[in-house]
Amino acid sequence: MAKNFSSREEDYSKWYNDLVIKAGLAENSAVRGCMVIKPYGYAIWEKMQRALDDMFKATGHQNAYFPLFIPKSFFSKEAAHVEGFAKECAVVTHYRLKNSPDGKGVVVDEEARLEEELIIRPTSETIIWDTYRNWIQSYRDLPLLVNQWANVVRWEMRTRLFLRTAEFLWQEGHTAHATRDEAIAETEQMLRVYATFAEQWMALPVLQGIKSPNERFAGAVETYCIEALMQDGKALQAGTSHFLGQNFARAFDVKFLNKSNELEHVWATSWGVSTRLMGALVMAHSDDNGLVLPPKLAPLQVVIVPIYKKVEQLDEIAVVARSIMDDLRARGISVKFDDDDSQKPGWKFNEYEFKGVPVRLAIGPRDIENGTVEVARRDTLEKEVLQLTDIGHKIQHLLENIQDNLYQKALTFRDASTHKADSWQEFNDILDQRGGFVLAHWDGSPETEQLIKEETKATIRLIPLNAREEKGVCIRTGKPSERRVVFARAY
RNA sequence: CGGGGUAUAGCGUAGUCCGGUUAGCGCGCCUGCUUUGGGAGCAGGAGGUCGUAAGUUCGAAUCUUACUACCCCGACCA
Repeated sequence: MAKNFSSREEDYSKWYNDLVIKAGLAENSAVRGCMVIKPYGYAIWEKMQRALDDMFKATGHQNAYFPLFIPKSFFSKEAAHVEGFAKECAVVTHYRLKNSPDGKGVVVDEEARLEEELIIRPTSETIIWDTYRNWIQSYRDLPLLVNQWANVVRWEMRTRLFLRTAEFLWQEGHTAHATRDEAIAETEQMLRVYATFAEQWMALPVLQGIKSPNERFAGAVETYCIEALMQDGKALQAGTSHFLGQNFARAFDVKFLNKSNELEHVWATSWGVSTRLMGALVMAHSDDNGLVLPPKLAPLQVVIVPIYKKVEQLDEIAVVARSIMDDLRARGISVKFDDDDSQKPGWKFNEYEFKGVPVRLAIGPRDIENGTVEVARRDTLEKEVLQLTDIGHKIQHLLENIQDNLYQKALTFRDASTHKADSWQEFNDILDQRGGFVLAHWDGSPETEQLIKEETKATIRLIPLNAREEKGVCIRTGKPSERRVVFARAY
């Protein structure tokens, strides 16, 4: 399965594509730009969902579900919003098919044209705010803290599995608040939730900050984001949290009576992460031997491979394996005993390695004799022989160790790939030779950002939260600047 | 959406330029025996309307046209 697998060095983007397909995470479908997420990939997504959903609930949010279709007229109510999404909307115009006159297949029934065309949601702000108008009358109805897990469609020109697909899965939180400060606090809180999830579950260090006006969400007052660095030195936006001000409340006429009996527009936020995180996970940790998954998100955390010649030996091994499995499962660790006789151990070693299973145990006749087990860890590919005594505890500890190691490794890589640039020459050299994050001064104008993007393909990934004041001059124009911002070439 | 490329068995491919036996090979799959501490060996076997649709021709995987999908490079974007 892993034969003919490209290395990162040879062709990073082919490596990524091969890995996603050959490890059974996803594949392209019969529909252009849309992927099929396969069971192994979906199992990882389910673990992500579970962890995030628990964090949303713990911060007081509830799940709900809004329609896939949005009346076209809703879209035009918020000017910046329609401007941002109009070019990539799928539109439903008819509701019926009929047999083709020539008898071959079916055609759209032109008589069944919709009176008002429907947009397939690229995001749900409009339908949600149209709904919230009826839910909110008083300050007592606030805050309104709702999340939905859904699919959305953005008609992308060029797609890549998980990183950019026409249809993708995500969650979108939509909250309403009585005050500006409370809405901003919510926006920042959810950004921290995302950062915590990325770091503690995905073992992925992220920068936190706000987007420049050019990169801001269509309809937002401020867009906060977490940004991660991939192994090829390109940045990837891993999550966004938007302070929407009163833009959507005004567009959809959502008002509430405050304690002084005055009518006010509510303050809004929205925030989301998508199946794009799957792409980030793959690109952050995996190597030329295949996937490397952090234990907390691995569908299977431990696999036990028996090594035997005779059936009687397998029986002996199975007894030991079952006792290890009981121990691990009692600790909440997922484990599989692969006693499939149709594949040899060597084949299984490679297979589980390719699929990124964090820990592999091998038990053979020698181990039975000595009361030992061979333990192999996926992140470093190291093997050691351990006594069976207290094995559950040792493996639990090892899994925690792997989780930490992956994070540290990614953090070390990011730190080594982050550079300051103080001249235009230096800026270009870093981008061309090393990639990574470049900390540089910018004069704050959208025009300069656009110019830099056109000349270098690098964009401002974020302006760090609580950025240290540091006087300097813009890397491109030489105009004065108050602080450094983070540039990178990005996915 | 513009430029370039690709499409032959589950996967990878030969054959296409220059039309002509039964479309070949490797991996995988099925059966049997031997094997099993890093992708096993031998023997036998199954599996193809050559991406789709038209056209040219006595004859099309091969030539022509259109369409579809995927890959690379741009523009756009989570």
